[in-house]
Amino acid sequence: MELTTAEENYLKAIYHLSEEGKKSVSTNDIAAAIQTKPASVSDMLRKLGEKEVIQYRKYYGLQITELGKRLALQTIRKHRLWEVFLVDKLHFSWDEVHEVAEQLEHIQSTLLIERLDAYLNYPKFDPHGDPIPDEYGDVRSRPRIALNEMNIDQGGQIVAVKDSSAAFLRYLDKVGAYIGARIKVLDKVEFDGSVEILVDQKKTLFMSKDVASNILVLQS
Amino acid sequence: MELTTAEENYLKAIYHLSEEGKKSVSTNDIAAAIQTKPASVSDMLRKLGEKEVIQYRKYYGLQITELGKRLALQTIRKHRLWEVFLVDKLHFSWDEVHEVAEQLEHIQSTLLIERLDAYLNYPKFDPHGDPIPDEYGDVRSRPRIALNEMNIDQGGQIVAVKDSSAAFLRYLDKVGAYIGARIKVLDKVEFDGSVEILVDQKKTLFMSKDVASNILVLQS
DNA sequence: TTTTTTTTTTAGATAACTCTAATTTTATTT
DNA sequence: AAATAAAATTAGAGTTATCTAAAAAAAAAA
Repeated sequence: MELTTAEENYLKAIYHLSEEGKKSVSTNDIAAAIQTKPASVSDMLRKLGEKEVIQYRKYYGLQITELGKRLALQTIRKHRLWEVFLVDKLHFSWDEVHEVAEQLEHIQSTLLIERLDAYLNYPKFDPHGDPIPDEYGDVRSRPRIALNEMNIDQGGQIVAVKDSSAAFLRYLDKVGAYIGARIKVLDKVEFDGSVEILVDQKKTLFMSKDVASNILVLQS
Repeated sequence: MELTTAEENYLKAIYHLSEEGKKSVSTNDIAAAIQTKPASVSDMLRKLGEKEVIQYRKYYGLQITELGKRLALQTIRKHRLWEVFLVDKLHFSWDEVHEVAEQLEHIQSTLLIERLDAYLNYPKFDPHGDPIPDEYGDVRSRPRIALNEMNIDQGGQIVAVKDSSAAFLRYLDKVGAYIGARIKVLDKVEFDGSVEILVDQKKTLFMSKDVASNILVLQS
């Protein structure tokens, strides 16, 4: 079964939305995620339904099938492996990789991905801390918590971000909060949900709830 | 100026045909090179003419413009850099790289190509021995001669192949005639144009004119 | 429970690229 | 130079993916 580049992008978006939102994914959500119009989404949903990567009943909703999940995870695997390549080997910064990986993920060649995986030493996480599915689509994700939901005096390690826009990643780089950084919550302001953290046992950092809620921490 | 993937492929084919054939490139030639129908070529020539990458007068012929040459060389540069990557880093054999490089060459990102070039140590030739244009499209190609045109007792080094089909490359690999091999012409048969050569001072090899004419040698 | 609003889908167009079949132009023969 | 063959182009249609505008269905509000 072969998907076009556009179909892959839709399916990937649907997969991501199904994972996070839990409840059913709406046409509007997909349109927003993929920067297109709802009319185009309706069209594509019909096609994806025919290809049986989603179960689709119009006006009612959709559900991603097992086949769909497998294919989506394959694309996600490719995307994340390429991100590792770009950062580890070509010294891209983590806020520059997304756009290019978005193109590279559609290159068709199983041999290429196998070899790339080996070349990168079978990485388990991408530069943003997101897990890389194996070739069968299995993901071992560590349990993570949003920074703003941690309690005072709790510590952990930054392992991922929710918002991976270039602007946000640049901001994090600037203030010194990188993936892998060891942190500890020093204080929380109930009023606005902002937090104060200690980074790498030396630097104190103040963050709005908005920022903190986009940072995922592996508790220790 | 932006070209689509299809336009890039046509332009690349036109560039290659203009280089080798010397005289004007025909619609049929392009169709054959790109595995499509003459009707599709006519359509595309009109478009490429409008974009001023070729000068095109229908029924008369076409000529690639300076702009067209520059863009074609950029694509060729990308293709050959990726081939080096696949062979040097991912251990592809030289007969497996073409199809994948054909896809990778269309990835859009100047930063990516700059970094890739640096990562590969600014290679000057691809795995088939073909020169890699620099970012301005300059090519320093060494003067080369087809193996069947060499004289008896002349020596040299295999630096490229004309026919880079997987079948041909596999054949060469099998008989032990690789890029970089040092060879010497032992004998030539006038009757059918076949040649006998010594490879790496140890192995004797007999080749039809057909094969020999597809092997390019840097004379020494 | 109507009415209104929001969401979703269809209808109809457009753009890029491809094809087959028909036509036109150029080249080759006789 | 006329007839024939070859090459190139246009006409018309199909595919994929997109859009705007209109219609239909579902959800929310009065």
